[in-house]
Amino acid sequence: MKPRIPQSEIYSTAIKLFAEKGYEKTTMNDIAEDLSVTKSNLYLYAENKKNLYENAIRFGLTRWHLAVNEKVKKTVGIEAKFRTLCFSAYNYLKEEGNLRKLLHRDQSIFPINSEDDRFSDINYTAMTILENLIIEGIQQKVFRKVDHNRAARYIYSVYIMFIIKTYVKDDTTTDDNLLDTAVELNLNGLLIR
Amino acid sequence: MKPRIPQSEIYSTAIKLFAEKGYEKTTMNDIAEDLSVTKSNLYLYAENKKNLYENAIRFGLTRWHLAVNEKVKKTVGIEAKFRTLCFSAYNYLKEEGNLRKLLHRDQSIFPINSEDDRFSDINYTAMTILENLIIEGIQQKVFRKVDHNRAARYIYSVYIMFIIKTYVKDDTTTDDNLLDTAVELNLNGLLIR
Amino acid sequence: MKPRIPQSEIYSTAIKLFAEKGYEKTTMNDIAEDLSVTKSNLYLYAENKKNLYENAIRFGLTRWHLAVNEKVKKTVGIEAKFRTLCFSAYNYLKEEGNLRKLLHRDQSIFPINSEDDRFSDINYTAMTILENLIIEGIQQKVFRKVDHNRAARYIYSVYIMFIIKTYVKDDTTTDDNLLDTAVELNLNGLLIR
Amino acid sequence: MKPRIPQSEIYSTAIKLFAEKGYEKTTMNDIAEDLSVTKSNLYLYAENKKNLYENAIRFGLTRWHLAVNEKVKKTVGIEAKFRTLCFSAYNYLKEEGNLRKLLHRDQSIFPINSEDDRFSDINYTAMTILENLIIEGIQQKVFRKVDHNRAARYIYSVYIMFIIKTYVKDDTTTDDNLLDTAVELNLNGLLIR
DNA sequence: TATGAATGAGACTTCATTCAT
DNA sequence: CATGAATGAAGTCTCATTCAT
Repeated sequence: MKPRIPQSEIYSTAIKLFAEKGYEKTTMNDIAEDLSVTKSNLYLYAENKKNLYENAIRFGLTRWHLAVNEKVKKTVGIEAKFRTLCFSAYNYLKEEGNLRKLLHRDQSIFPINSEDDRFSDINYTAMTILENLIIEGIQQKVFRKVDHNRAARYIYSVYIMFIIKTYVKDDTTTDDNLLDTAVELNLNGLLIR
Repeated sequence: MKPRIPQSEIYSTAIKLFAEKGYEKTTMNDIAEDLSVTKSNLYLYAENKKNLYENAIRFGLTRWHLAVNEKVKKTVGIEAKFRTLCFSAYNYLKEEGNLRKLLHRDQSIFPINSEDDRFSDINYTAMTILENLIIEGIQQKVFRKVDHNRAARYIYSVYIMFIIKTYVKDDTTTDDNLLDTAVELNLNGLLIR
Repeated sequence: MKPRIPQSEIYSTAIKLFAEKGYEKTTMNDIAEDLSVTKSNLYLYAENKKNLYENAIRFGLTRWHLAVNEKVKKTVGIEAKFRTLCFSAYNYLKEEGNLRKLLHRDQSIFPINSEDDRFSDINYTAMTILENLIIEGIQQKVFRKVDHNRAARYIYSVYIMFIIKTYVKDDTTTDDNLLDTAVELNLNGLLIR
Repeated sequence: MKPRIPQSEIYSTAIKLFAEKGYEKTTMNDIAEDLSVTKSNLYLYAENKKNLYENAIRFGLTRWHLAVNEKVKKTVGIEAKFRTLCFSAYNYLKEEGNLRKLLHRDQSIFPINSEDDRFSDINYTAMTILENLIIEGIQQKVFRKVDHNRAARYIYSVYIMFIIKTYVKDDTTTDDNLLDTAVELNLNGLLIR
C-alpha cells in the first residue's frame, strides 16, 4: 500500500499548481492527479479547496521565513544583517519559483494594511524580524531615530513587491543590480550620516 | 427601443464588476444585469468573457494615460513634468476606484518585463512618456546619463506598484507623504548634483 | 425551439420519480431526463432539489384538495358531505398513484402535530373543511357536541394514514370495504344516537 | 484489546442514529464512531449498510414484541389482555424513543399489506398474537364473529400508526386520552353488545 | 481482529456560450 | 437588435466499500 502522503508534498504540489494556473483554474483533480492520487483521497488531507490553498501558502511562507531567519542569525552586525535579510529572502525565491509565482499571482497575500490580512500572523513574525533589526540599529546609534514600526512595514512591503516582480517567469534571469540599488537606497535612508 | 449601448458604458461596467468580484466570480450575467441588458444581448458587444475583460482593461488604461498625458503637456520644466506625471497618475486613481481595484487584483497587468505583457502596447506608450521625459532631462543636462530605457521601466513599475498598494480599500484614505518621499527619492536619484 | 415546460409537468414528473425511488435516490438528472431536458435546464425551473421536492408536494396536495372540495360542495346534507369528503379523497388517490406513493414514503408530510408541519398552510385548509363540517353538524344537532378541532385533527390524520396505507403498489387493488367500515365507524362515533 | 462488540450494541447504536438522521444521512462512519470503532471494523459485523439497517430494525421490533408478549401473558381475561396488548406496546415505545422515531421515519416497516413487507415474519408474529386474542374472544363469545384475520390486520396497523404518530418529537408528552378513546372504540366494535 | 488509506461512482450546482424566435 | 431557453462541460464534495498491512 502506498505510504501516507506527507503534508509537505501535498502543499508543495498545491503551491506548484496554484502558481501555474491560478486558484480558480486549478481543480482539486489537477492536484490529486499530480500527486498520483484520487481526488477523493486528496480530500482526506485537505478539508476543502480554499483551505488547502491557504494552508499551502502558510506552509510556503513559513518555510521561507525560517530559511531567511536562519541566515540572518548567522550574520553579525546590523548593516550586514539588514543586507542578509534582503538578499537571502530574495535568493530563496530565486530557487522556489513556485512560491514566487504564487505570491505574484495573489497579491492579497501581502496587504500593505494589516487589516484584512489572512496571514497576519505569519507576516507579522516576518515584519517583526525586520522591525527588531531596526530597533537594534537605533539603539546602537547606527540607524536614525525613525518610526520603527512604520519603517518596518514600509520596507517589508516594498521589498516583497520588488522581489516578486523582479523575477521573470520560470527562469531566474533577473537584474540583481536593481535589488542592490534598492537595498542600498533603503539602508542609506536608515543610516545616520 | 433601447438605444445601442455605448462601448464605454459596457467597459466601465465590466471594470466595476471585475474589480469588485474578480474575473472568475464575475459572470457575464452579472455584467449584463448591471447594464440592464440580457446576457445574450451582451454577447453582441463582447466576443467572449476573456475578450471583454482585456478590452475593458485596455479602455481603462488608455483613459488613464490620456488624462495624465494631458496634465503633463500643460506643465513646464523637466522636474515639474516629472512630478506632475507621478502625482496626476496617482490622483487619477484616487478618483477611479474601480480601475485601481482592478489593477490591484490582477497584478499581471503590469509586468516588469515587457515579455508576456498583454498590454505591452498600452504600457509602452505610458513608459515612453516617462522615457522621453528622462531623455529630455538628460539632453538638458538636468538628469544624469542613465540608461533611460531601464530607468524608465524601473521607475514606471515601482510607481505602479506603489500607487496600487498605497490605497486602502474603497476609501481613499492614504498616506500621501509616502508618495512624496518616493517621488523625491527617485527624482533625486536622476538629478545631476 | 421547444416550448417552455409547464410547471405542472415538472411537478408531475417530480412527484412520479420521487414517489418511485424516494427523495435521495432520485437525482435531478433522472427528473431532467424524464422531462427530455438537460439537467441544467431543469435548474431554470427549480431552484434546487429540496425546493423542487417541496413545491411538487405542495402542487400535488393542492390539486388533491381542490378536487375533493369540488365534490363536497356539490353534495347536500351533513352525513352525505362527510361521506363524500372521505370517499372522494380516497378515490382521487386511487387515480393519482404517484401522489399516494409519495405520501406513503414521506410520512412527515402529514404530522399529527401542527408544529413542525412544513405544509401547515395546505393541511390547514384541508382540515378546516372537515372541521367546518363537524361544526355545522353540531349546530344542526346531527353530531354530538365534540371538541370539533380535536376531532377534526384526529379524523383527518387517521384517514390520511388509512388511505395511504390501504392502497397497494401500483395497482389499485384494495379493500374498499375496510374504508367503508372505518368511515361508518367514525361517522357513528359522531352521530347523536 | 477491545472485546468483541456485542451485536445488540451495534444494532442499538444503528437504530439510534438511523432514527436521528434517517437512512441516507447516516453514514457508516457515524455509526462506527458512535461505537468507538473504525469504519472498516464495523464492516466485520455488518455486511453492508442496507443489511445493517434491516437487521437493526429486526432487532428492535423483536425486542419490542417480546416485551409486549411478556406482559400479555401475565394478564388474565380477554378484554384485559386486549388492553394490555395495546397499552404495553404503547408504553414500550414511550421509553424506546429511538425505535419509535425510526418507525416514524420509515413507514414502510409496517405495510398494511403483507406483500412487499420486508419484515413480514416479524410483523406476522405480532399480528398473530392479536389475531389469536380475537379468535379466543370469539370462541369465548366475548367478541362478535368478525373476520379475525382482517380485523387483526386492520387493528394492528391502525394502532401502529396511531402509536407512532401520537408521540411528539423527543419528549414523550402525548395525549394519552386519544389512545384511550381509540382503544375503547375498537374494543367496543369487537364486543358483543 | 483491526485499521488507515484509497477509491469510484455519483450528487448537486454553476456558467459561458449558442440558438431559434 | 434582442432575448428566453437550452446546453455541456466542468467543478467541488460525499460516501459506501475495499484493500493491504
